[in-house]
Amino acid sequence: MEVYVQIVRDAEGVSKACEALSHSKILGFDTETTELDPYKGNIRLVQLSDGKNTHVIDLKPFFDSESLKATPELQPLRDLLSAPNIIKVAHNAKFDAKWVRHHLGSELNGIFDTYLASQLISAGDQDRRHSLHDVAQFFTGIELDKTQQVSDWGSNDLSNDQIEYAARDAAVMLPLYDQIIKRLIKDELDGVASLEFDCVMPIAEMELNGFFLDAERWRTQLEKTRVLQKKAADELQDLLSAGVAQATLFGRPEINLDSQQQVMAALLNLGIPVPGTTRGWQLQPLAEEYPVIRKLLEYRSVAKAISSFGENILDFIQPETGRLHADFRQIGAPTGRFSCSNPNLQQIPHDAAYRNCFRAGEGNSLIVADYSQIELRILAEFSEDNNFIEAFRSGADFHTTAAARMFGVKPEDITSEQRSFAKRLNFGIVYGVGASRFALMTGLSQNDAENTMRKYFGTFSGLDAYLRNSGNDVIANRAARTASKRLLRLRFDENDRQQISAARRYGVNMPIQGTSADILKRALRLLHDELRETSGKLVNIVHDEIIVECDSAESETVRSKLENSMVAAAEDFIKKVPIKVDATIASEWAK
DNA sequence: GTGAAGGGCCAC
DNA sequence: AAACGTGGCCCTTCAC
Repeated sequence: MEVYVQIVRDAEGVSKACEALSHSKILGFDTETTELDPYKGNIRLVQLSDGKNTHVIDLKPFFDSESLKATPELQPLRDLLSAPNIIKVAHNAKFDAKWVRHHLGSELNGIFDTYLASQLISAGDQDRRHSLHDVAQFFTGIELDKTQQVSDWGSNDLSNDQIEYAARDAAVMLPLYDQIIKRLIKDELDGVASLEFDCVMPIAEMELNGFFLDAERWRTQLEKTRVLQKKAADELQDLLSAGVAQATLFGRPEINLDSQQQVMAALLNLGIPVPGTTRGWQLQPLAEEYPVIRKLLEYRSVAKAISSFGENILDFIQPETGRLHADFRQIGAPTGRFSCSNPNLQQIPHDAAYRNCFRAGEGNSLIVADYSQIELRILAEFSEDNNFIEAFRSGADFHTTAAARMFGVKPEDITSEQRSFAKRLNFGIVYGVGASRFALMTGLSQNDAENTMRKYFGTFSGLDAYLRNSGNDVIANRAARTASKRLLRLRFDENDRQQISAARRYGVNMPIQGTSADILKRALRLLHDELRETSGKLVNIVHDEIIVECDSAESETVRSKLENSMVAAAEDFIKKVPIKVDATIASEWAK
């Protein structure tokens, strides 16, 4: 691969380079930055390649070293990067988009992301790596030397090695694009690829926006939990050592309550028939009979609150903004779901004591919107079960309607217990629950659980047929797809019944969970375009929920834009079943 | 001391 | 009959 490098260091060079580049439909694109966090460092190089020439633009001369504000002379570059009709091929474009957004003040549009494309093509194969080095090697055979990646990009004079490295990373994007686009089309993944690419800019902005966490409230809540933990720990120690004779002589032998081994040994010592594991749902049936089990579960719950949702989350508050800027992985799971870390804003306890600490800034409001039972609606759409679809069309409470059909009584005569059975079954069905697990979670006998499930599938026979057929297809094709044609390939040993049933459950669940992810991603793009001229800023997403912060004066406008975007996105995929979105204006993240 | 694995539990 | 899907974070344990 020969690379013709042109270094640009002045305003005239920028406008000439951008003029020349603007005649291309597709450009290889990359940036080099002085840090990994756009709030901590600056963007140094922008590299753009049209396949013949690679322009390496040194931005150092264009930034005021004090304010880090770019000069107006970079306008041609902004125009080029934000032009949606000129494709920018980049690897992990979210990274570059954040720097361009924050330091150049421009959106990155026309994104083609080779990182996301590689993930889509690998279709859930966990063995495949997706670094630029590995992706370039896999699709083009080109071997990239990445040793300069971590070099000092802040120094006054960049070395020739650095310039060449920077240029090559942009230049390689074009041959890579040629190979990847062919493969996307062959695998019918070009549609879902567009869905993903359109979602990059919204996510980049969300990470820059951050989510405000009120540290004072958090600490107040934490203090209360600490008191509870101390009390629970004390009482649990007492109960666990009750059977030990020496306890009275030398005081209580201390047990490490966080050690499964020690806790399990102590429980056995008390003569409690603990199952193989001490997982909560396994212990639950024993809680009624043994106070020590109840106390253990109580202790676990507060201990979790202290460890996972304690002081540590406050360390993630960025001093520059006073907010949490978590990392979102756009294809975090093979189903297409997002994952989130540092901190994981998708696993904050539902309890208002925690969620109320996440609030809008001064003069702002939060708009909290979530899809109502989106996975069940997707299942209704896929199964084409008339009773299932009708239950949603009626607009009545879905779990009650399902219970009424199951138990053959009028909806108004459904008891809360019956509704609860239907509700837990509705959720379990999506994951492929079996009778024994259903029995365990409801307390029904195995026999009653089987009968209840039989009734359920008798009522929704179309659903039953769909789940069976879908499972058979998954095993026959060793693959599953969502509504956007996102692909998951399944690997299993056809002689291993456990592997087959696991693959079946996974493959049946994936199109449902994955279509929900498709819908959310579509919604994020529609929303991004709707919010551009408003004060609304995306601050968090949790699988079927979107949270936007905006000026309180604009909250009703933004609320309706958010609701409309979410409904419209779902209607792109779901045609037979009505979509319901609950969008509320609040000062805190609570429902 | 560090890192991986296993168990457990939070979210949807 | 057949162990309910996806993630991340915390803790302990154990190997190096």
